[in-house]
Amino acid sequence: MATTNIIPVKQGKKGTYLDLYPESSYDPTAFERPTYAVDMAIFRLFEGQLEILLIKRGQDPFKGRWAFPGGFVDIRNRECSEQAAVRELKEETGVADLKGTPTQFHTFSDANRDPRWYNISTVYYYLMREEEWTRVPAPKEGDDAAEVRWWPVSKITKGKMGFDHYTILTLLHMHLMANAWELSLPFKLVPKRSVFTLPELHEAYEALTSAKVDAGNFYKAVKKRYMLRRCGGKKAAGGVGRPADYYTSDGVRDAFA
Amino acid sequence: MATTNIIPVKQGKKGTYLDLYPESSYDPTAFERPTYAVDMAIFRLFEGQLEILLIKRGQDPFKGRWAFPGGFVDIRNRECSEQAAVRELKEETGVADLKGTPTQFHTFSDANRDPRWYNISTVYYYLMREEEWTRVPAPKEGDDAAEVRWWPVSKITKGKMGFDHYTILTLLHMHLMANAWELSLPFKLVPKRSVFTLPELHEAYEALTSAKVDAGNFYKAVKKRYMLRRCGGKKAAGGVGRPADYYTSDGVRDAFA
DNA sequence: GTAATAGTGTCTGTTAGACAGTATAGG
DNA sequence: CCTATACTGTCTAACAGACACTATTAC
Repeated sequence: MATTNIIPVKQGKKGTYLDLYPESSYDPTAFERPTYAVDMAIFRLFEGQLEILLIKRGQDPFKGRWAFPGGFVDIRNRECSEQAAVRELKEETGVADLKGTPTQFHTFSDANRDPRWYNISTVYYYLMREEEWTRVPAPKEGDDAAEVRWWPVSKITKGKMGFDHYTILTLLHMHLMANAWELSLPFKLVPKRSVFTLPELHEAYEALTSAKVDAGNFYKAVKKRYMLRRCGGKKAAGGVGRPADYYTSDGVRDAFA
Repeated sequence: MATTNIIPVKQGKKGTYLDLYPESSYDPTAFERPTYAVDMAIFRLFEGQLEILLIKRGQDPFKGRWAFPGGFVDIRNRECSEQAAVRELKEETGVADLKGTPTQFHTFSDANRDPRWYNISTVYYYLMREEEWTRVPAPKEGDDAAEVRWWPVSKITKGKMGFDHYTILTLLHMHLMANAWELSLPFKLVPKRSVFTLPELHEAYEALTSAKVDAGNFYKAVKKRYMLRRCGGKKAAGGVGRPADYYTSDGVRDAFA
């Protein structure tokens, strides 16, 4: 048996991969292979602020610092990176059954991004709706021992995170700010998928962009752009002031999954 | 010596990576590692058409089909993926000394994208200016034996390309069409970096978006948005009709590198 | 002069933003 | 009534697109 541990695709049929293409002029074992990891950046909207789900590292390197949920892709079982991101999220935070698919942001491959060995990471992000929060531990104020918690993005500093995750978070946050409108991101933060209120969308937009936007103008713009239609009912009272109407978006209902 | 061939970062100092973190609860060698490759999509504007630089595969799999230049990242020498994309481009096509940096598009990690083993690829793209074409063989009509040549993007069909490269090209082409204006892509296709004419930009824009755009309106828009300034001189005569003025963009001169 | 390409002016409908005004809830 | 929040109307300046018009070259 070769010393390689690369898995041949058709192992039972033709033998190891070297047998499959004996005339291949190059041999993948001649190249070192990196470890391949994924990171998952889960965002939510909480009390008007954009928050991110982080885990506290229990061991070196960067013991005690915070990091994205993530881990190695299970190559042996032919897992793709997106599946790995979902699986690692569940294993490390208990969050399962995402309603939509995470979006690939970028792949980081600097040789020194992990102090131990050459590791590359593909970073995914996902904007989580309120009804998906259930499995995530609530943040406890001042409880540093919590291993998993939401952090307001605005409160995270460079020294708080391990590896290059602060840099990644900054790049990702800039991406969200710049593309909130084009990528329809407010819809992905708002509860109940296709039924929502205009103030909810407005709050999500402001949280994503860190900018103040005139509510009335925003309502008009979003109604026109997404062909929103009032769908009956009002947000249950209890708050102060006039309750908001519910809206739906027929045409692009599934585009916000 | 361990059976792993992962390179410890501080080899001479403390030994192998396992010695560095003996209490680590996880061991990267417990995970299979993928081969890690890059693909480079080089575009140019030629006779009003968007073209891409492809190589013809000389061996299986997909012998005789066309593919992006690319290859394995040299992990052993701590090369990052962007460096690898530039190096492989040079090795496979002779194109060297890119004036700007390639842009990362996406990382593909489906287990079956390479029929031989689990391979992931990070795809980069680069829009090439006319003065960088010199090392690239000119296309020969009907010469199927050429190993490296430019192909008009519009003439590429699914069966012509190997691996999943046609899918990748389609996704990438859609990305370029959708973001030509926002990403200032026409500037990256146009000769001489910061000195250009408005018709050149217009032609580049139409080639990128596959759409007809009123030239006059485009001139006005681009001059305003990029604060273009007429910088003297006119395009050398020889063509028919009025020669175009040269423009420059002070404020964002280096943004188009 | 004509032909061809480069660039400007003008008109019109749309949009973005500021901000005033109206609507509907609780108290 | 009041306050607070949810909208809607109105005005204006900017913008986009259609298209007519002028400008500069070759011949």
